[in-house]
Amino acid sequence: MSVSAPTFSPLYRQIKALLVQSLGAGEWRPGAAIPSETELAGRYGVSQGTVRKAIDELAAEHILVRRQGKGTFVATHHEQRQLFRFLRLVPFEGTLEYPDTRLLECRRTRAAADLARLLDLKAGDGIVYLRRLLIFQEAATVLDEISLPAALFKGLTPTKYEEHKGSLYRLFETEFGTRMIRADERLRAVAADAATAELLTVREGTPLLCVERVAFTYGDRPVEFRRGLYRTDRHYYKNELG
Amino acid sequence: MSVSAPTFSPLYRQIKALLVQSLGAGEWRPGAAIPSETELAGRYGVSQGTVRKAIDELAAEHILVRRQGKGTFVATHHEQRQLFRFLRLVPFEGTLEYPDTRLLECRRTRAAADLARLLDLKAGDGIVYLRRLLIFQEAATVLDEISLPAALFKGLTPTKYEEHKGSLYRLFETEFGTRMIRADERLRAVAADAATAELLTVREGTPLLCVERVAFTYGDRPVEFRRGLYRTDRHYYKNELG
DNA sequence: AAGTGGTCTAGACCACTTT
DNA sequence: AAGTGGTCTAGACCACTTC
Repeated sequence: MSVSAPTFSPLYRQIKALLVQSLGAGEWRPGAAIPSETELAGRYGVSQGTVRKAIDELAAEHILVRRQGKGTFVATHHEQRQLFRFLRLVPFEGTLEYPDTRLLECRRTRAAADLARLLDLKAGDGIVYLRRLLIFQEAATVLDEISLPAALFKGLTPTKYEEHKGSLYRLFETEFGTRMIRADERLRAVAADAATAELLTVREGTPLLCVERVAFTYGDRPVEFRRGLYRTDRHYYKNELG
Repeated sequence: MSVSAPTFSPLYRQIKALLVQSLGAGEWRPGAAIPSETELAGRYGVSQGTVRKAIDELAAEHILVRRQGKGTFVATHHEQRQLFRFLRLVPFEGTLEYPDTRLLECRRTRAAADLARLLDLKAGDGIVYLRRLLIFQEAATVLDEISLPAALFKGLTPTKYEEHKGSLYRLFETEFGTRMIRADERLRAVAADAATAELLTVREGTPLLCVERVAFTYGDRPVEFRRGLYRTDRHYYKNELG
């Protein structure tokens, strides 16, 4: 076998690691097809079944998507199914619609110590900071603060944001080559302060759902910190415990 | 012209369905070993690989647990790993400890229309209703209201509850043969009313995390409705978006 | 040594998509 | 017809547990 991975693990995991490595290096772009199982088997000198098991795990993690008869594709945020993996808000009544957004702020700043720790940076490293509202059916519902490593998102401007009226993660993926794979969230209930209350058109002190998120790209590298304040009078946060 | 084909499912899914059926019927109790892959293969007249794939999926759903060299076992809530699958509260500081509980109420009642709908019952069907506090490090943190179909949990008394100082789901599994497999949760932020505030030792109006849960047993049968009110000043609700 | 799950292989055939 | 992923089989060998 032509495989030499640093750690000892089953063959199919070594293949999986090689695939993730190629994905992280941008060898195959989101939405594109990766080589067929038989071709990969030949390339790595293993059987098709072993490649298959590697791809099985990547598909289970939503990193790859299989389509019978067509091939295996790099997952992308440009799919309806993926859209709400990272936005768990569901209306109590009616159907879910994708929100409008209003950008409030977009500037460069520097990472404080706690943010630097979360994003695996040094204190003082450059940060792109966004603030925005998500508006469902004319109702401002979410106030988001988003911090990104400036090194990865250098050209992120209000113009770029506005051009890309849709998911931020689509923008990140197409314009900056950074795809979000998974995220950790911490939820708690907080009271709206005066400034937040005005933006969300609620009374000061109204209970809000505070959602703090660290999002990760290939190889579990943290690349986004986000704090969202959610009105939960018309929507709830949906979670499935499996 | 072809008429729509009858629902076809691959062999390994049929095997999986048979296994779930046996599990739901109590043929193998939680914690017990199921027959070996080779024995099941013989019983169902398929290859070991096909049985293996069925078990793979059940293991991924935490319904079965494999232990190399020993066998495959029915998952049980009597495992540390499983304990916090259904209790997502994590302290901001320090390590997670299992809470004490204080039972406030335990009585029989009848299902209102909305509860009946959630639990797939008829309005007026018997319900066992519990109310309790979860207490972390001397601090009352969660106020739970729990509704269960009386048909399944007939002998649930305060005595039974107190005997079983631990997870409720352990009690359900060992005493009533009903094992919780997965749950859907709806989260929102609410203000504490006077009665709740007193129980959780917070001021009236304090923002609380409201967590509504429907839990399911084998075959996606809903068997519990729960509404929890969480203080989130010392704990947060942890979620992983995969 | 025997039994269990875990990995890897090779080949056959099926279902779906495209040419 | 050719290429892709999806299923199923049979057999070999490995790693772990128990006797």
